[in-house]
Amino acid sequence: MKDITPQQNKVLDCIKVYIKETGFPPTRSDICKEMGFKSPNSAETHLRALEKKGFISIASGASRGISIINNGIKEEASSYDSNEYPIVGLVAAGSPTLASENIEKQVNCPSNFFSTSFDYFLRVKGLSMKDAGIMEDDLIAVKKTHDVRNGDIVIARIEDEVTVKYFRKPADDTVILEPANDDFNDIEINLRNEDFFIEGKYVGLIREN
Amino acid sequence: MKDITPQQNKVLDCIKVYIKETGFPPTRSDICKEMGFKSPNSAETHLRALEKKGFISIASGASRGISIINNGIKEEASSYDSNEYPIVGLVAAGSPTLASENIEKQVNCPSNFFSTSFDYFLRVKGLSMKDAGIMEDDLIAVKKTHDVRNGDIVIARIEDEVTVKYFRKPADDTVILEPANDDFNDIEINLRNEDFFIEGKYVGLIREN
DNA sequence: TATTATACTGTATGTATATTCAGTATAATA
DNA sequence: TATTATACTGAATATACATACAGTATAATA
Repeated sequence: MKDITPQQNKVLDCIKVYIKETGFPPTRSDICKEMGFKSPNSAETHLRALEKKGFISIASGASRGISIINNGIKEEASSYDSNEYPIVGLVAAGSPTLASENIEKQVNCPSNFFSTSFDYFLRVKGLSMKDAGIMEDDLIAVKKTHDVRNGDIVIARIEDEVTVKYFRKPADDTVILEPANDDFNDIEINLRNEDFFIEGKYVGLIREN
Repeated sequence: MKDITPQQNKVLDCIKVYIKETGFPPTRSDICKEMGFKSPNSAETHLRALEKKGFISIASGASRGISIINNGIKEEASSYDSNEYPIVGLVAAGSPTLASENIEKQVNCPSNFFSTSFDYFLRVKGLSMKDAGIMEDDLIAVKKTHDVRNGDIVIARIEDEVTVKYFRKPADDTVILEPANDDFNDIEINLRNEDFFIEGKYVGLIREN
């Protein structure tokens, strides 16, 4: 976004005040009254400059068709602690889950968004948890922990592969990972001779359409 | 504040949606387009009724001079997004969706959380959209709009009941709402003799475990 | 029963409003 | 030095828009 001039800033301010007071945007003439201009074209050129610089948008042909664009930083003090959370995509074999090459992007999300705190989002591949309402490309919020119980949905690593499944531990040396989809089979892991690791557990889900 | 009629409520809703989407209020003609009226006077009389009942104020002589009154306080017309979103729970028969008695609580969420902007969260009841990965008690982000297409998941009101389904419109006077669950049947609506209203469309989902 | 509120269509009109064109002047770039 | 951005005045105009007037029809009150 380009620099705004002091005069353009005054005009922008006066538009905001007008909206705040009346509930709808001003006409060119309204801006002139407020700013002391004698020609509607003075307002017009300022508006076009503000539009060009991305501070407002102007609907063509519509009266009062000005709307304020609010991208970037909001000066408004909203009192919640938000955080940047990484979205982890396809996990490369062998590399640690949160290595930068795995991070798709960072998203802003209030830290108390889910009742349980979490550490990152994982993008789901495949439909093995379909019946639990977890679909391809969904983002699941993962809390890094090893404390998981039977019936929890866990993010587990078997050898070099990361998977999301229901967790069950029928014996000390055995873990069973159960999909929520009849087309997939249970995975039984013998902890004595297989490389198995619990990355964390599923605490929430976000889907975008 | 006097009682609002269902039709007046639709008009009020359509004004709110217009403001949310454009950043400025609609003209009489805009309302006609959205509501399907053929005479600007249809919009005019509804506006005067809404003004009389205290839901809006109308600036005389000004184009688009409508502003929404909320608890006696004028609402700002702006595309500006607050980070507080209401969660709408079970919707009482006949009452407007966003009426305060329906709001479960307000949640903090970045306004650009989903690529499409949205207006509120709706808590899902039942499993009729199970195969689309929408489960009981999920929160779906709803964008208030009447612009829906075949295949969209919509939030619709039939008579006094609110439902979430796939939308299909095979003919001008017919709408079919399709569940994503074999245990449920399609709902066919005859627009001529049934009270049908599109509340909005599904743009995202949040689940807490 | 008469009256009022709701819910529309359809036409018409004055004016509110966006927008273009023609200038003037100054400061900042290239 | 020529060019572009800023910052205005002033006039003109097509059209976007509010709003009034004339109807029709139904349901709800008094």
